[in-house]
Amino acid sequence: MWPFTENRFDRVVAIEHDEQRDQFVQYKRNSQDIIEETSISSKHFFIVDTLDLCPLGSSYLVVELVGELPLRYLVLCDSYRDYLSALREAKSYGRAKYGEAMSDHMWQRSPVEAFLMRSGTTLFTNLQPHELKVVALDFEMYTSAGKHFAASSDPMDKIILASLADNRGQTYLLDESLLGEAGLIKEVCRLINQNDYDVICGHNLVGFDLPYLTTRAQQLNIPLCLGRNRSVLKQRAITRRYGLREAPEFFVFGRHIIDTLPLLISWDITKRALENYRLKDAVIALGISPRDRRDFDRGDISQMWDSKAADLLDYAQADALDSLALYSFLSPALFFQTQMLPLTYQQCAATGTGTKADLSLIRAYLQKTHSLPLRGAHVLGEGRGGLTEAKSLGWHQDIHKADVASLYPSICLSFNIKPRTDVLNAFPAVLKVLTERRLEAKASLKTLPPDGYEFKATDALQNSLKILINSFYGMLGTSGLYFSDSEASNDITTRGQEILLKMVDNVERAHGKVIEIDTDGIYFTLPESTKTAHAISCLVAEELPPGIRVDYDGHYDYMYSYAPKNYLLVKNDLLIRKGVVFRSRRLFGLQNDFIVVCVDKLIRGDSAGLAAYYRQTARRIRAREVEFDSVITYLVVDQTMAEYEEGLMTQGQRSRPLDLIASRPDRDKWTLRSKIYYYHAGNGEIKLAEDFAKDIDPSYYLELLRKTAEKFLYIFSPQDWYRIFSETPLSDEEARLIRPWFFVPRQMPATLAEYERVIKGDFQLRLF
DNA sequence: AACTGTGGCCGTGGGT
DNA sequence: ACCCACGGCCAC
Repeated sequence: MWPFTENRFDRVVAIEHDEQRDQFVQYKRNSQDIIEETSISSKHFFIVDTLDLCPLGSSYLVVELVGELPLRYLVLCDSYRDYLSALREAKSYGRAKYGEAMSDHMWQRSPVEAFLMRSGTTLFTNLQPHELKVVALDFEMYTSAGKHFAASSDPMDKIILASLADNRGQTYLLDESLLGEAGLIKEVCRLINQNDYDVICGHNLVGFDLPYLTTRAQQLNIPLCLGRNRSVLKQRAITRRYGLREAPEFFVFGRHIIDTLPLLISWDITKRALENYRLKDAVIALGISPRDRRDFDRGDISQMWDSKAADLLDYAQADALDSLALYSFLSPALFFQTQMLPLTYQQCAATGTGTKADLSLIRAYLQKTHSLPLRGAHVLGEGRGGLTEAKSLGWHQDIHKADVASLYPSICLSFNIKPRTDVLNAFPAVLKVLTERRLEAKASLKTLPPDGYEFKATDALQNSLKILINSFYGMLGTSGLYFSDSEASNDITTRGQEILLKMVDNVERAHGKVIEIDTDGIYFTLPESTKTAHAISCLVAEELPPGIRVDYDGHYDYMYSYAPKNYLLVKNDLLIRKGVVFRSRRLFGLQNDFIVVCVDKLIRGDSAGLAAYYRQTARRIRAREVEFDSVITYLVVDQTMAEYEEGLMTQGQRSRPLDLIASRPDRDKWTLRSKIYYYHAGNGEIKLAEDFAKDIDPSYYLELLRKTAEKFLYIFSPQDWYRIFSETPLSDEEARLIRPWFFVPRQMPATLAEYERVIKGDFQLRLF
């Protein structure tokens, strides 16, 4: 089973360390949906690299680990008290000996993680995601008049509603006007304990609801007994980065706290499907909203409360149901990672992927009582990455895409690349098992009905495996992990570059034209379009090293290549945009529209329509006949006003949008990670979007339009480009004669620099 | 305290 | 007018 673990701890939903009794408590959800509790005694340990760091005394046992790696002295402690004092001692010796680098000479995790590591168990074995008992929690606060946000320190800002929804179909709505605020808080605790939930989830739970609840409970002097052993909600003040802000970490004994907001943000980093991360917008965008709901501004809540509007109750209930839906959508990958790793569910959500790969290697070593490498010892200098090149700019037709399946993991396995410290060959062994598991999951996907529950779960499993597998490469180049090795990392990328170049060579030898390459994939055209997908992938894969598999990854009708990592694809009249130039969040509506229209006209060969569109847009800008969305952009607030003003003094770095809000009385409206929407008004001034009065600066937006048109530099000859994208009238007849190069293939004669000179009006060029 | 990586384009704001 | 460093956002 290695590196996975035996199922000794079947259906365990939580393991905690009870500090008072110094015992590990295990909660198991049996097949009757009842929780069984077991206490287990276990010793505590950490590992150091020299006897100098080991404490003296009879309550400690120093075990020398096998093998030649430097972290070799395991300090085993009889009790938690002994462990804490031993650790303190070791750290103080360590600081004296190594200074700042002290922590690189130790290995230490929390008691529960160390316990999972040593016992070789994980949570959630033989459970499915839906078997966990989950409650979504949402509070509505009363905001006193004139304020934008509730402040828990303000006695007027009380909790007025608590809404709970669980995944067994129960909902609860607690009303302050009936229960009183203290009664409401107590009832929340009672319900959580009575129903004995494994997971407490919510949207921005850690950033808002829990801090708020804690403060209100303190003021009302109510203990928040949410733990399975009736212990109170604990808060660790230090803080992990929560989005951009620092938030405390919360713990409930025996339960996991899962906040859907950070999960949603990380999900969207790759998917780019969301406009914002508000709960109701997200569930609608994802198509998982449990039911239709009336929509209104959060600012109205207090007003509705004052007027006792019944809608508010619906609203609050819907929030909890939405949170639960979002949790169900986002959490399965996390669930399956928890099945594989010596981490709790909650820790799994907060831990980076590199650490997870590292931990799985450390577990393999400790299971053989083998010594460990020092932390970050083999990372130096800058790493080398993937190969990227836009080999042929402009329009192309009938494009193929091929890529290597799991390039870096395949290279690791094929060329036996691993960290030099990995004497037990755990890196390839773990990687191999994970890869095989993923292939199994992917294979069984094909046999499952795509709408069913099992399909979703299996898909989540293979996806979480993919993330873990990929992080084995990323781990190597990271300082601060135990099995990192930048030399191995560079070996992998070098091989990757060689493989990509060989693929390019294969296409060119078949008289194909390579358009764009990036890391593990290649876009190209071939002389004949009749080849099958299989034949094409074989062609690309010729003479590649064994173990490297090339997949045919699609056919596109058109492709426009502008720059490395920046291109457009058209398939069945569907436009796919890649790169910051064509799909940045920061694009103005004006630019988005231009890109879409431009491609559409080009595909239809409608040069006259394109010229007309450009002139019309320019005319509207001059006349200030613009839509709000066309001219608005934003800046994400990434520092507090105080930090900004501090920065102004020390570095003098100005930001016009921040200047704009700095002097406003309502400047607290913009919090960290919120956006300042603004537009360009006359004389180089910017103004807030909320003050929009169509008083835009035409020169700014004309320049913007021109710059956007420049992204389509390679569509016409330079002279024609200048005639199409110009405000100078051009008759339809003349425009019709201008054909995109794509329809009239010519030699690509110009360099980017030559184009630019032409566009800037230098007609002295002897290009043609 | 905790942390997966590199490659790339572009706008901004400061400097000369 | 040009250069440059930096941060934001994106591809893989």
